[in-house]
Amino acid sequence: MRNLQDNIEKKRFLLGQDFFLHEDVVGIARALIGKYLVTEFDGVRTVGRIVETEAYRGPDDKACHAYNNRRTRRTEVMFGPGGYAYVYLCYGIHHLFNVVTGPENAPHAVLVRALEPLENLPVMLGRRGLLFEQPSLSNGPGALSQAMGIHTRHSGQFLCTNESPIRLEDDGEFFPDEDIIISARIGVQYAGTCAFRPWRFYLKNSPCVRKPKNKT
DNA sequence: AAGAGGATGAACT
DNA sequence: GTTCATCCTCTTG
Repeated sequence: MRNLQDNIEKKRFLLGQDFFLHEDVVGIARALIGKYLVTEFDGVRTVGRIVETEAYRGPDDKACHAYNNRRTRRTEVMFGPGGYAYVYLCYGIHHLFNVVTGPENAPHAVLVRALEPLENLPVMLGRRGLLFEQPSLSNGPGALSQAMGIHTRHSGQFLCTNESPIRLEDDGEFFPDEDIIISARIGVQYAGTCAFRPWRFYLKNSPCVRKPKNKT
């Protein structure tokens, strides 16, 4: 079992923009497992470890908002270079946080779907209206965005400086393939055969990933 | 100007 | 297992 206290002590380093500029959004989604999402708004800092992601790949992925190069005010940020936030409202209620990836005009993004909460749990609980720690604190994309204070107003925010109010960090820990489960993406059945693409990644054994039986 | 529907989560039975 | 809250974005006219 992972010891969260150990992780608090570990030195973490910013993920630079280079990390997000590659064409291979599926590979980036895989690589983001175990990285840290950090937010810092008005000096209030919260941190969680990413344990579930999904890749959405620009023009040829019917599940992606930028399918067929569909370009609207909402999706515009995906057409820029990687390293920016794409946050949109889902079902009128939930703010879903994505990291744009790829070079300019490759409208790809990685949806962050679950976190293990790590720092400043009281603030995260308060944002969620919860009284004590439980999986629903950050085990889904809408929940984690709320816990981290991420809002659609942050769409377009650059993520790759140490001053960014939202950023991603790495502590150097390596996650072997055997620790990571690959599956089809959630909630995209409207996307035809694209719905079967194995572009979802999650950390085996994490109590913060919903449903798909956490073994052990 | 209006209508449809969604990359979810919570609260039910 | 089911329902539904809730509102923005996009499409259509």
